[in-house]
Amino acid sequence: METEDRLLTPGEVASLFRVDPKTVTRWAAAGRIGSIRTPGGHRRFRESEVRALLEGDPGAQTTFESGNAQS
Amino acid sequence: METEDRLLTPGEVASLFRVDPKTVTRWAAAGRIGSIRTPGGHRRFRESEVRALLEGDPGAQTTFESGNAQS
DNA sequence: AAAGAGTAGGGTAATTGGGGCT
DNA sequence: TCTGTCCCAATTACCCTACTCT
Repeated sequence: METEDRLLTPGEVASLFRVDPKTVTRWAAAGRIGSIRTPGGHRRFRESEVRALLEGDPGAQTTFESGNAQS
Repeated sequence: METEDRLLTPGEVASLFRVDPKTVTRWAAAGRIGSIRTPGGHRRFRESEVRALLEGDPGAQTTFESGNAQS
């Protein structure tokens, strides 16, 4: 269920992942992350998708988390 | 609400622990430390978790606090 | 219209991932 | 069992200039 369609800039996503903005652009170019293009050619990313990617690596996490709300 | 932890690179964590970056990677692979993967496959670590481990705080979720000292 | 910040694009060096071995 | 070092392939970071957005 889509909650928000908030769009993030490459710089925002880069800060979230602790990577270079260029790297985020590369992800979009490689189709690893959905991106929306402005008429000027700049990219925007959906926060919901970025959040999902930031959740981490299921299967290598520490212990069991408390029952948290599902996405 | 998740805390916006700063993410650290394997090299940074390795410097903090005075070990080889490869060792940090193995900790993550073994599930002994939480890790977040970038779409490219590289790992990022939460500074808060790393700090907790550095302080030797058993309160952290490591599930590995045994006095099992043997080779 | 002008200026500043951010972004796109290309190219090159450094880091990282994975497996195997000492 | 755990860590460090070797290999190679992939990913990422920093350099530059030009264009876009506010």
